Amino acid sequence: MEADHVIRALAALAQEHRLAVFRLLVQAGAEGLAAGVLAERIGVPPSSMSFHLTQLANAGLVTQRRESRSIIYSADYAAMNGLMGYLTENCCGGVPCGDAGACQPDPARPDPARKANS
Amino acid sequence: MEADHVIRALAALAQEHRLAVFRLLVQAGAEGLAAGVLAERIGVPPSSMSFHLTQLANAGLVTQRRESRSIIYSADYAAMNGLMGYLTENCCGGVPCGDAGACQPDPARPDPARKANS
DNA sequence: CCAATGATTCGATAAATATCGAAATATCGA
DNA sequence: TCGATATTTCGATATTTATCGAATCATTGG
Repeated sequence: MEADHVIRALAALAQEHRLAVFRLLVQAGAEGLAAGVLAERIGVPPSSMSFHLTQLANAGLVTQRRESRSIIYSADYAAMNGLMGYLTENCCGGVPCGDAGACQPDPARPDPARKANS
Repeated sequence: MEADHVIRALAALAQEHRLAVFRLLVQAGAEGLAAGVLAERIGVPPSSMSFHLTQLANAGLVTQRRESRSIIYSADYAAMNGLMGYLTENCCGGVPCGDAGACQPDPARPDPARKANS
């Protein structure tokens, strides 16, 4: 992962609402969440959420797919993995994590249908 | 680590010059580097470097100490560690890393295959 | 004390970001 | 086709960020 790409990913996560969105998407796993659901859970108007989702997508951290009228966003674990790899390698003294530290689609989350905003 | 703190740390690293500075400081280890040296290496005027160093310090990612006329900046590995921990915990599906992934002062690149602490 | 050195603060300015309502664009069900 | 639903795009605006030279503050050596 290149520095320029890393910077865009960091900038995408360096915002209250976007970080919250990404956390929700990580919890949601491959199933993902619709833009409107995210807007409601985070508490911002749809147009604002659309702006933030564009930023996240532009940084490569999320993917989108259309499902009927909704557009479903999902976290891109590979991208997050790449970001973590860069930070570990370049900003942590190069102490890696073996192979156990890979970002994965939520190993301990049985039911993503439960809403959990705190 | 609180979300608000995490966001400031992410924002601090989400800038070309500051990311470069932090990488230099990680490489430099506990010895650190003077503000002027950083300004020269990165290629920005001292006042601009001071601005960026303030951002990094404000985010808790670097510490400073005066040494004669110079002010020496060092990477705060614990803070970076906290950031990585938060991201792993909240943005990576909660796949932890044991203690092997801790950020450390770059002791000349140790064996990458090193597993959990013995 | 004074001049030199290293760093920060202070303007002032250009650029990027975040916000949100209104309008436009898809999709579906009937 | 029509109306309802879901999302994005478009303006317009307020805020934050990045930049840099000039001035200021702190430290050292003579």
